[in-house]
Amino acid sequence: MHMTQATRRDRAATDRDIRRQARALLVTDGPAAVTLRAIARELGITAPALYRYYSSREDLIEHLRADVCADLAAELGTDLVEVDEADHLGQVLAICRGFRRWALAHPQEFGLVFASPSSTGAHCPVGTGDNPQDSFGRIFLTVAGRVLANGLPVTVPDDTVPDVLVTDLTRFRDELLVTIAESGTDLAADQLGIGIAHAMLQFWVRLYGQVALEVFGQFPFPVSDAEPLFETMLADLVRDVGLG
Amino acid sequence: MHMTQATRRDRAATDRDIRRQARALLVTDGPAAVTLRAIARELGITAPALYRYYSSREDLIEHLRADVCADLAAELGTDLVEVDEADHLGQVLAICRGFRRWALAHPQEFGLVFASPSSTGAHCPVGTGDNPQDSFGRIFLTVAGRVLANGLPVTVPDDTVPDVLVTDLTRFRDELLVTIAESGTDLAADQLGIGIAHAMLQFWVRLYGQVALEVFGQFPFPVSDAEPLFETMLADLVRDVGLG
DNA sequence: GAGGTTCGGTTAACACCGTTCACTCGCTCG
DNA sequence: CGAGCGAGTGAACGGTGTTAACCGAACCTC
Repeated sequence: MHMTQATRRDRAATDRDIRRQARALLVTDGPAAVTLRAIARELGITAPALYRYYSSREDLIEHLRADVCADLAAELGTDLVEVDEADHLGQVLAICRGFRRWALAHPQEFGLVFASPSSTGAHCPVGTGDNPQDSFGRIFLTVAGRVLANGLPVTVPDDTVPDVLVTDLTRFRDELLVTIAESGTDLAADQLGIGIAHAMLQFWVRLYGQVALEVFGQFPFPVSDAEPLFETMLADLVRDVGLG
Repeated sequence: MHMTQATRRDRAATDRDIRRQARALLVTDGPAAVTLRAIARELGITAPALYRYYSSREDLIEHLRADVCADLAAELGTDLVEVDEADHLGQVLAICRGFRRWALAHPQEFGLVFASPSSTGAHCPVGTGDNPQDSFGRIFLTVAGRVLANGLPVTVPDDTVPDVLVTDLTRFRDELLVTIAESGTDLAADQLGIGIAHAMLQFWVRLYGQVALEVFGQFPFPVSDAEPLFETMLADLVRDVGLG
């Protein structure tokens, strides 16, 4: 019985080793280098043994994506605790800057998770727990929930969003409420209007665009130092969304 | 002599065939399927023969990127001629919608050109002609030049952009002027201020972010119809930049 | 304790990949 | 005509994902 637990623990340990090695190969040599044989070689076993843990290379990559998301969420979480609980604007800025810093420090992982056409993020529902990037989305939305909960100075009239978006944005709002409730923060439903959901969407679009452009080097001109560019964008964004 | 021309023409023809087949494999089965052996197989030759045309697979992919950019530029160009010459706002909207339409219709190519960490877009100077994505950037900036040239209603005070950005933005402005001049449009240098360059940058960030998020399915909630989402973003963008 | 089962691991093999090398063979040119 | 050139070939090397058969030790049951 306890021997069974020991072997089970062993299995989980080698599983962790597999993913750790895969991760190391990803960060050092890019996604193309994360190969089953290389992982096995580094672990002192043979490639087919990995099929006892993952049904295919793509399956392993999928789990790797989830690991990457979890790490990003953890890093953002540590960034967050260093900010004063009441400083909502500071929390938002910490998340945005942390996201950029992480993306620049881990461009391969960023490309894998946030710029992969094969990602299933669009199709499967958020919040059910089986979404690879859910752990990231949760912390992102949780912070938003905290900011929203404490009577923030964000005032967005709901009637400025077009009618065609209300159904989707309402669903988004509902998911937000669930996520925020799960994170422990209490938030009255009427404090999170459709307009705020719309603003959060715009926030994500501009943050993602700026970070992805910087990571992929797709700015339309050579940038000597991208950090001021990001900071001014962030300042504009915070102002435009009404967090000034 | 004329026989030499004939063989030269032959070589160019098979070169086109190679890239056409590579392109076909890319659009149907993704970037991983564009393999030298598959291309050769489809062309009825053997893989090593391709080395008479490209020094490596990566070299071929690079040229493929350029082809994709040229195609995108051509498609945007045809979109553009259908818009009234004097309708500057309509031209801008046509480019943005055309970019989105192309990205959604060619997600693999989009990922290859605009979301590849190995892209050299950041390091090599724009406008020298050897940049793979220059053909796209040129048409994008040319349209901007046309809009700017005809005394557009865009009014952005230059003193709103932070000091840390002026050197980079000035270089961007100068490149813009060169590109616009090359495209035939005449534009007084003082009509293109730093503030407008900054606005164009923000334009690109938000357009790219929206399109990339849609292509990669990375919106934070399931979207039933992304087109209204894009259109409202575009409307906001045009308004924020002062083109309303 | 003996026997069957489970399961992590191995070896061998298949099909495919990029790439190199030596080699044809037809065309061009002097 | 002969030399040269250059596109294309075939074989080969090392690498890949994946499958199949097998092995051996740990486990459960009797």
